[in-house]
Amino acid sequence: MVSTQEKIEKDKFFRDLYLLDSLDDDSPESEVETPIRLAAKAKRQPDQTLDAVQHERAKQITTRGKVGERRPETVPSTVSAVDHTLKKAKVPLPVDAPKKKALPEKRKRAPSTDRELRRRDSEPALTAKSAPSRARRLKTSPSIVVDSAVQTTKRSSEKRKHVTDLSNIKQRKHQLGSKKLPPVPIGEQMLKGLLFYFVPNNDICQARRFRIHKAIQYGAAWANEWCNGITHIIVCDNLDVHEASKEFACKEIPRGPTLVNVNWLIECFSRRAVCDTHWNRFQVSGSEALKETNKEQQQHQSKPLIEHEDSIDKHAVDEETPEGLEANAAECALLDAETESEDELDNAIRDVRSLGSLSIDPSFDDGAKSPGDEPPVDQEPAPFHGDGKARKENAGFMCMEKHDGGKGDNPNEQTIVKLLKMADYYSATGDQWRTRAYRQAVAALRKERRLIRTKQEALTVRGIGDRLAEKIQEIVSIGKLQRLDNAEADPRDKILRLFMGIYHVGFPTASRWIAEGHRTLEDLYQKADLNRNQRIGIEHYEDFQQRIPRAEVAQHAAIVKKALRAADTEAQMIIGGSYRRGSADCGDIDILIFKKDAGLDQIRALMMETVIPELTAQGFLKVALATTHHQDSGSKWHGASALPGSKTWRRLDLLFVPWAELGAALIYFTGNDYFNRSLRLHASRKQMRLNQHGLYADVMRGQGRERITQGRLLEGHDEKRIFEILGVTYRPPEHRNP
DNA sequence: GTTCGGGGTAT
DNA sequence: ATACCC
DNA sequence: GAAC
Ligand SMILES: O=c1ccn([C@H]2C[C@H](O)[C@@H](COP(=O)(O)OP(=O)(O)OP(=O)(O)O)O2)c(=O)[nH]1
Ligand SMILES: [Mg+2]
Repeated sequence: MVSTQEKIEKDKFFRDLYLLDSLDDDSPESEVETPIRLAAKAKRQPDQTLDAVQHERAKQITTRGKVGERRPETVPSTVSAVDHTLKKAKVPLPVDAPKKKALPEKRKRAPSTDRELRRRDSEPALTAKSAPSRARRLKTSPSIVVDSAVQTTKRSSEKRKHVTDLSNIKQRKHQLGSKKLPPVPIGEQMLKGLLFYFVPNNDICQARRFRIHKAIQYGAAWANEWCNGITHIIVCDNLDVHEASKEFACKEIPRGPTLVNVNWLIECFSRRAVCDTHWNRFQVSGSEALKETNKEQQQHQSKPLIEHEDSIDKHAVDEETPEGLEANAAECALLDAETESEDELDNAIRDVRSLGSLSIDPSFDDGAKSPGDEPPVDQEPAPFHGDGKARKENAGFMCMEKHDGGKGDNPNEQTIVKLLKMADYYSATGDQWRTRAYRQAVAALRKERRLIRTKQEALTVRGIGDRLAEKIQEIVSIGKLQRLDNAEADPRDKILRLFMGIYHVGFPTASRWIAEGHRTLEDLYQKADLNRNQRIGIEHYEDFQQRIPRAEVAQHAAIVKKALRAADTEAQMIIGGSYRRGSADCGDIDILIFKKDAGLDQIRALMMETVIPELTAQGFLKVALATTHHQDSGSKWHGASALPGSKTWRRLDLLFVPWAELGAALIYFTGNDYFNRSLRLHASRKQMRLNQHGLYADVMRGQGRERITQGRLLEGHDEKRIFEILGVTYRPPEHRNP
């Protein structure tokens, strides 16, 4: 049932997508013609529809799991849905009112949307990967948009958030009105000499105002009212020709100026060049060739948190005096970097010193991963029923429980694997919340020690509702999930996943590229417009896709440590991320850099002025992917490194941490992501706020959860103390793998 | 019907 | 403001 | 997709 329906929708989506690209590219493309492309072409022929929108979806995939890694086989995801929804949405489009925000963008990005737009089922699929954290990429983002009509509609319903409603609260904060763009870049005024007339011709909507200003920055002129010399009529809000014509006194769109939709302008911005206006994606709905519109949207989003039940009230485990804490912290540094993994690091250091050989003993998986170790149960407080009240308050927080990644024996393993695949599938679909729900269900299942076989049994587990319960029953009874198989069988999503696997490429960008006709990494490298990070991402696609053996992480850390100590003998570091959680392999190398009693400025200066230049000179650091250029702000260096003699680049993240914020930074950088979200949500429910700098109290939130007050710092230096204040039993890093 | 973490950088 | 990332 |  569902599947059939889904399939239909999915097929429609792709059909439209391909049609779009066939229209779009008229150009000669290319040389490549992969089988996929050919297939697509064949498909397209039949009809053409198109619309301005494209389907775009939203979000991203799973995370880091990058596609390649396990093979992405699956999934098509893309879009989906929503056709119907979209269509109808159009209705409301009032011509006159400039809606607030909505913009008509074209295909690509429009801010809109958010959350719930989507409809119910969609189709994409994803692959799987199961790692626990893969879902991160989705966070919040908005994605595409499509027709603004839809968006508009939705938005209005959105209430307070004006604007986009991204799930990110913070984004809402900035209201944009005040921001002014920096003056024009240099010779980048590619729009110089052009005179634009917008429809609707006003700057009431923030998005439109923003674009108008941006166009001006790039050299264009804006005609407040109709006049001679207008070179382009830019139609926003996804208005169609008929609607747009009402904006003119004569009720007709003047001939002469080129008529395009906002997508054209957006693309000009992104390409920094005046694009050809003839593409279908730039045409206004209803104008000649185009007819129909489809749209889609989606969302995207990101990670969820987890939650569970358990109640626990608080108690903190040990208490530590300040000194103890400091000592502890210092010790930790050593421990983590040295003691804890002493062997590893020592070996690594030795190796590095001697030659950089890698052998070593990569062993140690000791920690958490190995299958035997996790004792089950344990738990701290009594899990169940506590007093109703305590239970209620803490219900559902994964951070309250031990999550060691489930060591081997879970009877629900099969179910878990399938559900994780579904989570991945949805992440590619752009539905961050659905992804979060699946992940939470998985976390809940991992704690179960009995096999959940029927829907009834499943429903008793917190985090599993009706729909997941049915799916679980299906998995247990027939051993598979029809929906997942459908998704995985569809090869079309592979390209999307391939593209999203590129570092710094998310759902909106991957979708756009597909719509533009790109089908392989070579296409992208040669023809797409890539930013610097994306170019590096493609050049090192394989490198960044691979997981890094734990022993190698230690070797990279040893090199950093050596340079750090050479610069300042008192500086310290701790390897965080999945390494600290005991993983046998890591997606990247995460290191916290700090020094007793030192502030951020001191650490930053040490790193930016001495250590990093030195490591770069050595040839260890290869490129900086994201670093602050401002010297007075910024707390991290994100780039790539490679061991001497190795050609494989690894992503390296260095976090500069003030001594006073070490505990909060450790929590943040140790993760995993869902654990952090769970802990932070828990804090916010207690009127507190937890971030990488510390735990704050008395945070006042206005409507919409928007923070009004920063709050009063409760603790930042001591990791255990933060747990204690939050009333969460301390969990060692190995148990933070929800 | 609302909420689902909080923040950084690059463009 | 958006996109992508931690 | 689930909880409230
Ligand atoms: O969306 C995210 C991603 C990461 N983090 C934190 C937790 C995480 O542990 C740390 C380092 O990020 P990274 O991406 O390196 O994750 P990881 O947990 O180290 O996993 P991996 O093995 O993929 O590196 O940053 C978040 O808070 N939110
Ligand atoms: Mg990591």
